[in-house]
Formats: sequence, structure tokens, C-alpha cells
Amino acid sequence: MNLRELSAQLGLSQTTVSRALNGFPEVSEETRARVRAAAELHGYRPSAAARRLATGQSGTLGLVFPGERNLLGDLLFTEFLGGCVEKASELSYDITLGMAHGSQSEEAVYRRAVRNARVDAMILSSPLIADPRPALLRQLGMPFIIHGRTQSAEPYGFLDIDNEGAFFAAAKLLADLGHRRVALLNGERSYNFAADRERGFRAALGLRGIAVREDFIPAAPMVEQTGLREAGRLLLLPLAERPTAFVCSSIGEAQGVRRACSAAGLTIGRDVALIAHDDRIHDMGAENFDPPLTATQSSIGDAGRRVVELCIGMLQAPNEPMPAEIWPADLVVRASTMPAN
Amino acid sequence: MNLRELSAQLGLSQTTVSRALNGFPEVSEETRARVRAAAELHGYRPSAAARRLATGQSGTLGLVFPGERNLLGDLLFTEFLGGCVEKASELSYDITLGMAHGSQSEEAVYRRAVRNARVDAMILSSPLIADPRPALLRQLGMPFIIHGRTQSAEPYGFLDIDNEGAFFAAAKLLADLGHRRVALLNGERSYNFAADRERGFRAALGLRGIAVREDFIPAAPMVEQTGLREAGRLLLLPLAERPTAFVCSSIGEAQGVRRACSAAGLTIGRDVALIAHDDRIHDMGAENFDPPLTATQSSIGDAGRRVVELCIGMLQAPNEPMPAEIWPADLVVRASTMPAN
DNA sequence: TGTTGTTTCCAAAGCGCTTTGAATAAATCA
DNA sequence: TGATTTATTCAAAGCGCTTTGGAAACAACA
Repeated sequence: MNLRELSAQLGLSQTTVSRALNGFPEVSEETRARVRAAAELHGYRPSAAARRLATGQSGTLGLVFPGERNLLGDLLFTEFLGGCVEKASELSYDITLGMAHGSQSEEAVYRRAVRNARVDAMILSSPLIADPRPALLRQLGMPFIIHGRTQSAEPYGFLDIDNEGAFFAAAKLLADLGHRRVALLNGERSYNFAADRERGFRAALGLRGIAVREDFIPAAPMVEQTGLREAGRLLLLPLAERPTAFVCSSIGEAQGVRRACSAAGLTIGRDVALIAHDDRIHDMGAENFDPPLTATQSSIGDAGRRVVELCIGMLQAPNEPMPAEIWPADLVVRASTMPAN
Repeated sequence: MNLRELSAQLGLSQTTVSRALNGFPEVSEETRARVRAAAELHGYRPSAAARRLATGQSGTLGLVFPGERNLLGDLLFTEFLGGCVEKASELSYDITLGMAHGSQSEEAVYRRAVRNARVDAMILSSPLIADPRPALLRQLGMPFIIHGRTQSAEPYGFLDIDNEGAFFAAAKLLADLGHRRVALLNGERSYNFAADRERGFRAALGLRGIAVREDFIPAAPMVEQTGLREAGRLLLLPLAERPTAFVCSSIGEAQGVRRACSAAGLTIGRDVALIAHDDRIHDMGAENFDPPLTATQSSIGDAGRRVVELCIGMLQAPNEPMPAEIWPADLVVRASTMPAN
């Protein structure tokens, strides 16, 4: 059943029926109710393709798979994506995915999506400090929103968590517990979030007059392997030099730290303090860690949901100021942190 | 630049230009070349929306997030999805994702996708033995393909791996190495692949005259926790009763088994033999296991790529017989298996 | 009564592509 | 040479919706 048939049934014009269903004011409530009932009765669904052609809007948001893949990265992306899809479906939007294939560069993926007018806007995740995508998309005239932040001459819409504040709080907690040798197992430095975290971490220790050893702040993919390797390395230092506390950018890394500690005969929460950032991924909550983990936490799935809301908001009100939301990440103290000595 | 403008430029009709670009035979090669060059020059890209409206095809395949989420499940889904997206993008198709939200049932998601004619076909993953989706989609007239197999009165297109054969080979290898007490840590029984694996496992042991203890075949989510718990439980049995070999449905479970073994002071590859199925997920290859793991392996990402190819093939040749591909999963022997005793 | 607003509804013009049914030009045949 | 194919190209009719610019009906006003 299409619009024409439905309006013929009702003895109304397509215009009126279309307006009645789309909530325009110039149709009487009585007619609107009649139209709604008939549409419901006949199971009328407007054709997405026709609407797209007529309005020039696709009702679709685009997301591109991260270029470099690793275990935790995939998990984070999926959780974020799941949130996006959930909210989008609630708001009658679609999410389509892009991915580089073969020799195709990531840039080519964005170009393709734009040229073919397949999406109304793009969602950028895991931005680098110097990320080429915002400039590219602006040049192509494609709206976008960033989950995270980046360096950019021009304004852009974003939702980010307060990475700097969170890691400031974490490092400060450890300093206040008396720890003087604190390591930060961070994500790779080119990512904006990693830089923010490092800044917060340094600021808190600086505030307490603690000097930061550069080799205490390795940056690498946020996987268990990294935690194991780096913590293992640091725990080989002489007793008086080695860290008494670790801050990790992910629970995966924290698992590696735990393994390194048990290999060294050390117990988390007694011999070594540990704090990690917890993105609230399924089955990986800090509360299920052994021991329950003190963590800065913020749900990346919630972020996905919110990013979609904000993005659609931008599309519907292009003249409003762009969203700029920063979520705090609560520091939740559990059993993995204790006073030094 | 649209078709009309381009054809005006060329002094040709829209018909001819459209046909030239879409490879129809009734246009001379000379004209075709001229049209192609002009299209290239002006950066002409056909509007996806208009094409969709005209052809009734959306150029989009749909995929729905699994209802129940867990760590390894997400990883598998993402890897599969990544393969789908890669191949789809190569073939100029889009992938859109659906997901139940709030009270909306999974069925509602499929209904919505169909009603709105947003996708040309759906890809079903992780089918249950008795999965309601095929019947639903057939009733709704939506083409689909299954990654895996299921019970169905009517035929359907699918790509699956030979789970039964793979687990037959794994169990047979262990039996031939002299193991008489072999456990299978399987995925949940409602999934078709789990049933297939169990069948293969039982067949091989039966062939060697080995009776299978029911409590040696627990079925649970394929995560590390499960492996740890179930292997832990079995290793508490008296020495003469406890398993000397384990077969796992995932590398995650195998990690749990390893933890249970080290807790019991046992070494994989010396005291206990271990085989797992390896879906070739990033950073989780059996060769990186400690020790390198004997595994039945098959890339789930490759499967995603192939499923998309097959699905598009079905769409383009609706009268051909439906695809029914079964991939062998190679048994690769590494250091985690050794003779019994 | 005629005039001015309001409210409610409609005809028709796109949106940009594909595809049907013919027409024209060129080539082949009797 | 005229008749018949064959190879190219085209005009026009959709696909199903949104939206512009009126028109008709009705109430409110002078």
C-alpha cells in the first residue's frame, strides 16, 4: 500500500495524507485521526527510498571501522557501536558501516560515503590529536560529530569524557595514599584521549611534588599483553625504585598488570595499588576484577547512545551551536588501592 | 552533477548515458567511452536514493546485533561483521545494523527492517537449532542467508563450517594419542554449531570405544570464566577419573582451562592435553597461546566476506539454487597436545 | 451585504534514476 | 534497387514521496 492508494481509499489528496502522517499543523485533528487509523489498518509504511529522494535526507548515519584493530579496541568499538545502533533505531535512523578494503585508504571510505550521499552525517570515534578526518569532512560538506576531541582550527560537535579530570583524580588518590612511585600504562600517544590522561596524571603528581619518571609512562596498545610486559619490566627494578602503584587506561591492561604482579609474588591491593579506566564493557566491569578494582568509569555504550542523539539534533537544528558535552568519569574506590608501605 | 545535466553536456539522452554507465550492450563502445570520460571528468555519481526508488533495490544488507551479549560473542560478531562490511563495500553494497531496544523484541527489529524496505536481504548469524527467524523472514518475503545452519522445513542459503568434522578430528586425535577421559567445554546447547560439535566429538570417541561421561560435556557461554569454572570442577575429581584432555569451543574457554590447570599445578602439553576451536580473531590466534595451541581453525572474518558474496549472488540470480557451502576447519597440531600418560 | 482572515484541503511539480516501446541510421539481403 | 535486419539512440512514463502555490469553505468583521 502506497501513499496514492491510501489517499484514494480515504478520498483525500496525497498532500493531506502526507501532512497528516508527518504531523503538519495545517490538517484538522479529525482528519489526522482518520488518516492515522486508515494507515494503521492497511499497514501503510512510507517508502524510505522515495522519502530519501524527495527530501534529500537519507535517515542514515555513518560510522567507519577503526583502521587498526586489536582485541580491546574491537570490544570498545562494538560497545560504542551497539549504543549508537540502539539509539538510532529508537529514533528511526539507520547506521551504516564503512571500512577500508585492500589498498583503499580510510580517506577513500569517507569520500565514498559522502559522494554517494549515502549518509546524512558521520560519527568519528577514537580521534587522534591531529586527526585528518574533520578537515576532510568539512571540505566535503559532510556533517559530523566526534566521540572524543581533537585539535581543530574550526569548531566541531563532540561528546567526550573528562579524561584529564579522571586521571587527575586517580593519580591524586594514589599520591594522597602515600604512593610516590606511580606508573601510567597509557594508550598510544597519538590518540587525544591518551594525551589528556597523561596530562591529568602528571598534573596530580606535580601538585603533590612528585617527579614523574618517563619510563613510568609507557604508551602502547591497551591490551593485556602490554600490561604484562610493561608492569613486568617495571617490577624488575630495585625495590626502592619500582612503582608501588599503577594506573591503567583499560581493564585489559590491568589484567596484564595483575599477571605481572602474581608472577612477581605481589598481591594487588596489598603490595601494589592499581587503578584502571573502566569503559563499562560487558563482563569486564571493574567490580568483577580480582580484587575489585578501583576505577574511573564511564559507559562507552551510553556515550554511543548520546552521540547519536546529539548528531541527529545537529542535523535537525543546523543553526544551533554545536554540542560540546564533557562527561565526568567517576572515580570509584574499591579493594585494589591501599596506602603505600 | 546529475544524469540530466551530464547527458545535456554530452548531447545524449539520459537513457543512453544511464545505459552506457551501467554496462548495457545496446550502446556503442565509442559512446560508452565518451560517456565514461565525461562522467569521470565532472565527478558524476548517481544518486543512491534515486536509483533505489527506480529499481526497488536498496543496495543494502542488514545484520542484527545478537540478543545476548558477552565478551567473546561480541568479539566474534565484530570480526564477522568486519568481514561483511569489507566485502560489501568492495561490491558497492552497504551494511546496516539493527538492534532491539527497550521492550522491542528481536522479531520486531526484523519486521521493521522488512516493512521499511530498507534492506534487500538479511544476514543471520549464530542460528539456534530451532531458530524462529527463517520462518519469519520467509513469511515477510525477505531474502536471507545464514552463517551457520538450522533446522528448517524449507531450503535456505547458508555458509557454515564443518563443526562436526572438526570436532570429530579433534576428539579422534586425542583418542589416538591414548586419552580415554576427554572433556568438551562447549557453547550453549541451543546453538546449532554447539550441537554439531558435540555430535562430532561423541562420534570420534564412540569410534574408539570410549564412553562419554555426561558431566564431561558442560555447555555454557564460551568465555574464560566458563573454562576456569568447568575445568576447575573436573580437575577436582580423583586422579584416576579426571580428564587428561580438554576440547574447547573457543580460545577464551581454553584460557580458562589453562588457568584452572596452573591452579592445580598442571602444565598444558605435558600433564593435560588441550585443543580449542580458533575463529582466527585478532590477537587471539592459537599460535600465540602459551603453549601454542592445537586447534581446529577457520577464519570467521573470511566467512563474513564470503557470506556477503553469496548473499549478493542470491539477490542477483534468484533462480539459481541457493548456496550451501561448508568449509572444513583444519586441525593444526601444536604443542598443547601430547600422548596420554 | 461585501470584505478580510483562517482553516482545511488539493493539483501538480519536482527529486534523479531506470526501463519500456519506438524511431532513426546503417548494414545486409533478395 | 527496395525490403529486411541490426545497431544505436531517444522520448516519456514511471518509482513514491514532499512541498509549493493556490483554491474552496467557513467564520468573523465592517
